[in-house]
Amino acid sequence: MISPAPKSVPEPTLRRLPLYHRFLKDLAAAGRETVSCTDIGAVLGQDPSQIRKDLEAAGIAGRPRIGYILGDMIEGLESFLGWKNTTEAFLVGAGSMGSALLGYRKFEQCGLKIVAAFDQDPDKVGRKIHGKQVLPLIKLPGLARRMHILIGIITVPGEGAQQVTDLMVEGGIRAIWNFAPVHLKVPDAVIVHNEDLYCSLATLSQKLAQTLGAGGRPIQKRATAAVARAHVTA
Amino acid sequence: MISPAPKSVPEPTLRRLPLYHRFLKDLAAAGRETVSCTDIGAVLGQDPSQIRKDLEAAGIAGRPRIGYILGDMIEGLESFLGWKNTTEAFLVGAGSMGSALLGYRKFEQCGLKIVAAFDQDPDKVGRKIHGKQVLPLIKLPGLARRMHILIGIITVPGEGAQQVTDLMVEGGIRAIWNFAPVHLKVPDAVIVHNEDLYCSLATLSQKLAQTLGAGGRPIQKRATAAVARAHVTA
DNA sequence: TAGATTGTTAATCGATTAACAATC
DNA sequence: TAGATTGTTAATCGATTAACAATC
Repeated sequence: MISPAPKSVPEPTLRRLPLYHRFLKDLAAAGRETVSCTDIGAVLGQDPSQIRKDLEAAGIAGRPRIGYILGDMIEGLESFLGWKNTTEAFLVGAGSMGSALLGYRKFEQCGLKIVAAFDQDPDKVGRKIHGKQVLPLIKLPGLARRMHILIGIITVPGEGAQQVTDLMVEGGIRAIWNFAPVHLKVPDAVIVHNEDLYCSLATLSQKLAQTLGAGGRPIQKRATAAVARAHVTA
Repeated sequence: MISPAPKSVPEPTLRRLPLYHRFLKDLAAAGRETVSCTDIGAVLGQDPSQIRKDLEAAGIAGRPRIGYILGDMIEGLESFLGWKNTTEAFLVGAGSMGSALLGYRKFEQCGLKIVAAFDQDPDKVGRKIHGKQVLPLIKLPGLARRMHILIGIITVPGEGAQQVTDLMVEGGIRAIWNFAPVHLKVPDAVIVHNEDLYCSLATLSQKLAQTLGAGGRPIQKRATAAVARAHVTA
């Protein structure tokens, strides 16, 4: 063996750590000082063993019989998740989804600062959304390079996504958070993280279909008229 | 053995099926009539074996030497994913994320029809967003029951999410698509599908940190001034 | 026929769960 | 001390990947 193995943290673990963090903040706010994995698991509905494994992966240690010290744990999670230092990001697509993300102030507490938005539409360029400038798309590669931007967020409709991707890659962006329902082609050095709501929806409806099973009510009465009525009496 | 095993489809498979569907539609539009798993895998960057397994799980059969017939495959996917019949849904939280989702017309092609929005804010109630009425939150349980609504979408800030959940459960909703960054407490019979962007972001930043590794540029120059300049010359 | 591709079974890999000794 | 909880190893489970016979 040459190197001591990079010890990459499993993705499921990574997705759970912020969940723990959130719960711990609540506990801390309520004045608690220690927690056990059993406590966390009971509330979050997860196996205590798994939580111990996750925390170990994040380099957080507890004390037998005591549990974990809340303060240390929160600290540990934040520094492991990289929430202590900020990475700047560009967002492309100042539509409704883009605007929503620009308004998520808590991203900054998670180390992500969206510093500018871009759009092709001249009507949108020049405006400010949640305090962030909307710039012409064509300026992205140059600015990204100059500012050493590493993260790009894509919230354009599917059709434009590949073109935006190419501009991001040209600008030296290394990680793309893709909200467009398209498979993006990128060089190996660039990471794509897809947030594909249609794929997500597929799992939701199938889970629903499964729990409804044979006992369910397969055909749904269309009662759209009821909505109109409800509005009148609102 | 009593029953022939429910044969539940693995979630990763479920998430991939819409990806295949999308690619196949493109191919069909381009006039192709058959595909092999190798073709799909090459474009989507996935193992052909896995694709074969996924299609088998969806009950889609091909022909040795020929591959799969595009038309059959698209048909098969759509009916397996339940995209042929529509399920009506309520959305709560007419903020920016809620508005974005209300504007996603393609949800309807995936069997999801958002028939009404709800909000607690009197300023929002009574308005229409993307053609959908915004109703007072308090009306949700009654209407949901009357209309036999099975799916609820939560796009309120974290603080209000549990209260909204309780109303949905009261209204007989069986599946919740939760965009609020909170762990929701629900009875066993209700499914929660979390779309937690903060958890998702955690995996993105960690993947980035890993690829940058030691060779990366850890400290990012703050060049916010450059954005302002770019705007001036826009 | 020969060759490509499916269908299907086996091997591998990784994550979750269980078990239990160490320990404060 | 006794008991609760971690740390850590082992067992289980499930998904991915590989292999190969069946087949058009």
